[in-house]
Amino acid sequence: MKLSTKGRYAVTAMMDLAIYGSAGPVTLADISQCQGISLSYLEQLFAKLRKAGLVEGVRGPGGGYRLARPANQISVAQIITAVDESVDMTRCKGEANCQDGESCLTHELWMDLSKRLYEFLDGITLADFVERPEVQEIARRQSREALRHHLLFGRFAA
Amino acid sequence: MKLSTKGRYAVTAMMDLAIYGSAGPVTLADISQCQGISLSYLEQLFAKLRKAGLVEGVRGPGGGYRLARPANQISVAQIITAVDESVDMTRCKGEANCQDGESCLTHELWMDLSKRLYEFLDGITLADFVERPEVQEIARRQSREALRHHLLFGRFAA
DNA sequence: ATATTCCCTAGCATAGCAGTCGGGATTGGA
DNA sequence: TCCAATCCCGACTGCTATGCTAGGGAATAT
Repeated sequence: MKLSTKGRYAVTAMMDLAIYGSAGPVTLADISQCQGISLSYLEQLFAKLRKAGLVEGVRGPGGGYRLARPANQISVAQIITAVDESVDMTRCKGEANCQDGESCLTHELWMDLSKRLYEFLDGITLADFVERPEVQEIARRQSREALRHHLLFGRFAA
Repeated sequence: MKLSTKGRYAVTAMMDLAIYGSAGPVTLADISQCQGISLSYLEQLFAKLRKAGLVEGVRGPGGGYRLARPANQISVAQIITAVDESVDMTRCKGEANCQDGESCLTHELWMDLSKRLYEFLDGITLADFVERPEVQEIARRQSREALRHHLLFGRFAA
């Protein structure tokens, strides 16, 4: 497990999907503009998120991305590992017999720590963020505006 | 906050200090050999750890590094932030007024998440690892060997 | 049809990682 | 007093991953 700015990009983008996704798919162009991330870079990140089964894309006008599962079934740990593929384990793993044939104890301890960290991040889902009152407030405002936008442009006008 | 292999090196090295440090300072050469990390690279890491006040060096023969504080007062978060200095905040921070003048909500949420993560890692101290029975066992064996080593080389022979 | 969106591949500049080298300064022990 | 073991410091280097650009597809609402 690794945690860098790349993971942050993915997590914040997924938060966007979770928050604003109630009114239909969210385009990468929107996220790009809002978060200041390059569009093509976002596309590459979302390719990984899609391969990991976390999002699904909707093509064509009015398309975008939406969560592949309910927000309470997508954890932060899943997002980070999907994007930050890093299984570069310790080098001194079995064969190195430092300390009189005993394999390095600290590696065991590190494995334990990283496991704990993963479990912690796996316990935090996107829903934990979306369900907050202030987020709900903004999301409602956003969807009202989205609806007005649709009406202005005749999206729903039969 | 960031978490990469660099931070892992630092944390595992600090574990070594906490475990084997009871019998005097631990040399970087030992850690280097045990963990398979380059000596000079370790020196650079420990320079940062020392500047952060987490360890103190003892020069001369028989020297090495020891923890600057008791192990239960050194958290994993402190070690990682000491070594992984990364305060590269979000780019769209106040001035970007996406979504109708409202600053990006997801940044707030990310800040909250990283704060939670820090608090989690700050709650885990080196002592949590040292105090385990199996670690205690090995540490005792190690110190017996260290003592024998001292006697063999006449360290304590008046 | 056409514009909009996702999708894919290739390349590219830069920064940071991990390491090397070469030298100090300090200090315990012979 | 000298030597060897340590910590300390700075500069340099190859390599990888990051973040980004460019350029093209394929699907699909209108």
